Amino acid sequence: MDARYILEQSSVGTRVGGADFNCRAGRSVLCDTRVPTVEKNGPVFYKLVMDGGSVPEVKSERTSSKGNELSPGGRILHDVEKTGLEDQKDTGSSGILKRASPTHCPGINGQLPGVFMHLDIRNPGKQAELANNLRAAQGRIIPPTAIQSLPSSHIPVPRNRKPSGHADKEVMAATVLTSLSTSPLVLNPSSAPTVPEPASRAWKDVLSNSYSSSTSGNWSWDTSDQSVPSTPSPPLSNDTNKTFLHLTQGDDVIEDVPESTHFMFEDPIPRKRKNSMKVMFKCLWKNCEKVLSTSSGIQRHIRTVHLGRNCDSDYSDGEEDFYYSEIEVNMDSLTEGLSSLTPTSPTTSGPPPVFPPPLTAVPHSEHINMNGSHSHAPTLLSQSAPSTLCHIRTDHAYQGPVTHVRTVSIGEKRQPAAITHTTVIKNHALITPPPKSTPGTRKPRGEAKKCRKVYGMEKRDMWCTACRWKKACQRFTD
DNA sequence: CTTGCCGGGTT
DNA sequence: AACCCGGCAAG
Repeated sequence: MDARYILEQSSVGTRVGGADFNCRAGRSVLCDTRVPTVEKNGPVFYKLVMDGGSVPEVKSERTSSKGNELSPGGRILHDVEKTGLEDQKDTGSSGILKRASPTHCPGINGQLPGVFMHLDIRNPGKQAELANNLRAAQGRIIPPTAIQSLPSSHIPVPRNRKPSGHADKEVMAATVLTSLSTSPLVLNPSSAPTVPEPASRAWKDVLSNSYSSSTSGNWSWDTSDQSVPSTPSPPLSNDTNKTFLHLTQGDDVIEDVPESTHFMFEDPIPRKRKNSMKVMFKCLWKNCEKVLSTSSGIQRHIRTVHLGRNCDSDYSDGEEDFYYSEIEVNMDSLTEGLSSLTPTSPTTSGPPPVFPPPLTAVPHSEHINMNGSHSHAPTLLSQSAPSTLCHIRTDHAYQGPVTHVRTVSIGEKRQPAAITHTTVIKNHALITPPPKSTPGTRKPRGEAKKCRKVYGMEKRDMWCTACRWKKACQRFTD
């Protein structure tokens, strides 16, 4: 798997989508359960279980980790996980999220070899960096000193970067946009969102950090006292590289990039991962799971198919925007998931429109190794811990299924439907008055059975007067 | 659909 | 105030 995705996606928040998902619904679902499996005198395998599965399953996955104690890094991830689970719980009623929460993931229990990541424990510097990245990924406020404390030599400025292709630009543009939209909140809360400079720096940081993790491939984890200077790690051993190479072959297949191995051995050019996150556009029209790779395509689809407009006409009043959401698909995970399920190689062409609807009702049997984050609850908390590989952004509140958050305190007023966080992010999202938003004084329905239920209509005379008057029951209060 | 109950009407 | 009920929202 790829650290970059975790970090990158996490840093841009969720949302969702949302989310959620979350989506909003770009709810988030989270769901990477990381179980570091430490072998004696051996490499540390870090199991990324990309699971948007149910809470119990996730929990059981974590608790069934052969009793391994979590490293400090693991604890961090645990926090992420916890938050993510809460997000998931909050978004449990989200249709998108539900569909994005497959309960059977190929990665569970290590059934998918491709999800193992080799971690190099020899480099504490990387450990610190990773830890910081993870904190950043959770949207925690990182003291500038903490960031600056990283040796500059650890900032892997990509060398010899070649002009990237169209897909790269798309991904980059999407990354920039998403980072610009969210980074000030997540990474630098004090920055005014309108000031582009911090934001751009933020996404640059995100990218560079991401590259640092993905290119060397030798993450470190603080598993023991490794008195090794925090200098850039030497290239991995051949065995390690073989392992890593083996695990990433699927990516090369889909990326259709001839060069495949050099960066893993010596050249830190972050070639491999840059294509992995593909921005897709998913039609949110009811019962339509159309996913297209371009916004214009999805708009055309919506315009013609759902809005019944002339396909020849380019006229657009922007209404289409409300019917699709932008999702980011981890092509690596997707590919790995697919390759693990089917003996045949996936097509080498770009993201086909036929790829399994990532966030929709995916049958368990064809669940792809991917996470959906929807976390459509736009709270900072939910944004802060996306830790997902598929970032979903549901752009419009009314599209996101309403999450009913159980009231905790008595008398707490019911909140209107959660607003997908990207409603804030997207400019074109009109600032509309909150829909209907009833006065909010209505009491939440109580759990207890009332007189009507207890006694029935036959014994209506046994009801309390309030019940008889169709008022709030006074006998069986909550 | 049932259930709970708010809001408002009538006595 | 006591009583009744239309209608809404949640499940």
